[in-house]
Amino acid sequence: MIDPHVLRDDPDRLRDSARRRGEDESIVDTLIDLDVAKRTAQQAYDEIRARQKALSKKIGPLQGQARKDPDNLDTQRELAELMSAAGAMSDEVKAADARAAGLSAELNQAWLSVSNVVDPRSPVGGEDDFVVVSTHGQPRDFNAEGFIAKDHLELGQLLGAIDVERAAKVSGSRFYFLTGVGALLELALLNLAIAQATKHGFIPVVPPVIVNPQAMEGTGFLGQAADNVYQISEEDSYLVGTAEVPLAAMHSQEIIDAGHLPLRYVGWSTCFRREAGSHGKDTRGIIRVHQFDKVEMFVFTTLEQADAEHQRLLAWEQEFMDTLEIPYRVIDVATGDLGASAARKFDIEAWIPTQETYREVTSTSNTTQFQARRLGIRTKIDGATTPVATLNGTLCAMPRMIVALLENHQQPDGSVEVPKALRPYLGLDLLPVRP
RNA sequence: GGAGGGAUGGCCGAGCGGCCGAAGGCGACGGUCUUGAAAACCGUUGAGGCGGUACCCCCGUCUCCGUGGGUUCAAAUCCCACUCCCUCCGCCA
Repeated sequence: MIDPHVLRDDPDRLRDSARRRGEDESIVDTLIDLDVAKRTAQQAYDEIRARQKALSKKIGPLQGQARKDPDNLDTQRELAELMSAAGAMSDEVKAADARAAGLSAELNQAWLSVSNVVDPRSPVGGEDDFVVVSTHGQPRDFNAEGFIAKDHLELGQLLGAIDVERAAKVSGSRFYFLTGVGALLELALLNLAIAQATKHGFIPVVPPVIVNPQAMEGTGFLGQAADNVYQISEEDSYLVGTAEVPLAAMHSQEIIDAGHLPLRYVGWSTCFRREAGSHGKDTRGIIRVHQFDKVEMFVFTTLEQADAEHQRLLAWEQEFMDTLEIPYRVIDVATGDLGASAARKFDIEAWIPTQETYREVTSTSNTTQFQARRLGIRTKIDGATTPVATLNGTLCAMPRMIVALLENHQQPDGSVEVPKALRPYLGLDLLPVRP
């Protein structure tokens, strides 16, 4: 949700944002019409309701009088007149109320379909129009080392770490078993990530992964992204695609003490994604799966601080990549690829040797006040209550991080060297090939 | 799954159908006192919409007492449904 005042004061900002996103800007005119109609109806209701209340207020005392002096016909008549006038007004009030409520619901519905106003710095365009911000680390030259890199699935099988065939038997395509060192690797990554986050003051959280429609709607995942959401129809609830959802909704309808901001959480949760519309993409291995675990940072802060916090989240993501000694680049995601709630988004893409390209492993978004408005999360600044800003950033999405780790640190025989920082958490310097 | 109890402002907690956006307390904020602080005393203190020509202030008005319906001239208060929480019993990670 966007500040409704923008609609009245500067509707061109909304049109401009929609255009940059490649979305239909005619929604702005619909909103303006609905906004005017709703306010008019609301004023009509307020006015008639005020008259009704004034009238009703007179009835009580008059009834008292009538009881004390039952023979006074003037009082009786006056009372009867008031009652019938108020009775007639009652229907009018109900009608006016229904009109205003209907328009208000319609307006809200329209607002929900509007994506966040993009940051003017976000590059305009589609998925491929990102801007490379920086590149870090040096991809290995496997030719120079004298061997051909194996892909993560082959490595995973050699190590006894990844089993997709049996997962297909049990669950279908895009599922996997992590076994042996694969399972240990996930746990080690989890602990390393949580250790880094808590070191920086994040509060660790294990959130629920089944949420109600308000949480899903509030975080902006029931719009264009709805296709990718698993719905539990019997329960009218959803499986989350990221811990961002429960972490954001955790403080919905609350006023957070300004002294507690920035409020930083690091959540660990399973994530569920239908991956509808991605048939044929990344079908090999565990790059694109229906279920995975992820360590996610989530921050509540002020709008003024949001941009600086976004940079910090990116820096923490980079710190994690650096720790794991994986080459990567940072991209500024283009407007058409932001999703409904983000104003600006940076992705970290890890170098994947066998694909000879960079692939997304983490992502951080500044959703400004978009989610906070929908979820009713506010704070008090100088006596005024105002929506907070929310931001999120991936610290470690397990399957993709494991892919990057295996491929980048592999040895000629298929064993994998463990980055130093991970060794204490794993208890191994090398993932050995299974005999 | 069965039985009972509850949901009110930042928190606790009262509330007869009209005088209730709501007593009282706590907390917070401002002030008096004090070298400073504490204590004591005085005062202020919910959110949101719309309008009064503009952000804040101020004024008016409407909405909000778990959610949604209903009864009534009038609902925090009466009725119905739902959700959540608590206690007890049963079942079970």
